[in-house]
Amino acid sequence: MTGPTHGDGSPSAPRAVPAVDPAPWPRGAFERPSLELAPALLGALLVRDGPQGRTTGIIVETEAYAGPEDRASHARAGRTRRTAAMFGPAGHAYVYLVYGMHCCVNVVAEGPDRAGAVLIRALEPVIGVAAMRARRGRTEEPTARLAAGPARLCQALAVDRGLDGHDLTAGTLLWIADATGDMAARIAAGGLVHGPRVGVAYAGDDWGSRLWRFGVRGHPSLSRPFPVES
DNA sequence: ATAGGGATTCTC
DNA sequence: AGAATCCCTATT
Repeated sequence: MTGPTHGDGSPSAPRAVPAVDPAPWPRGAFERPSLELAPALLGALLVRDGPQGRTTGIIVETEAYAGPEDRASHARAGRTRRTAAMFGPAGHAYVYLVYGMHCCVNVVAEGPDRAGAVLIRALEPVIGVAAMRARRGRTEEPTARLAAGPARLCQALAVDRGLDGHDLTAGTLLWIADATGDMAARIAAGGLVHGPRVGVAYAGDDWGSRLWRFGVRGHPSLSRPFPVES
């Protein structure tokens, strides 16, 4: 919290560079089909301002979910208490509890009455690595694996259901921003891979086999490998 | 009211 | 390979 020493403001004194918050993506960036938004989120920064300070990571893996017609989506049952955020405006968070113990976070896409969403499945930790490791409670865990999974990243960034429905365009608590040049370039250089969504076999052959999972090729923070490409 | 199961992760 | 663990949804 102590900034650079700058006693008198003389030209030779270290210049205090104001820390600029990463600008949140505007509403319009989310108002498109989840199948487009999912790959577009790769390389973007997920920013979390929590009680233990700021933690951020670069998104390296996502999955697209469509509306009620998508048998793999929670929206398949229509609008319920749990899924209300998905049926709301784009650019909000949909956070849910899975297996009675883990949270996962989605970015709501499309628009009202079009319940598209993108599940954030993995991040490359950038800021607040020590806080992430402390929240994870695994001191031996490699940095690249701290947020390598949809529930792991929620734990690392302290995202829970208190953020369900949060407006990601507000630039508070939780938002999406562009990564800085070298980070974005490194992600872009990796190239993009896609494969079947994880853990949705119950949706049947049609919806369960769609290649709606996207990732940065070969990235060490992927939740798990993608099937080999033919 | 109750049963069935899950967009996961960790340990054995 | 199996447990942990609770809330959601559908059914009785």
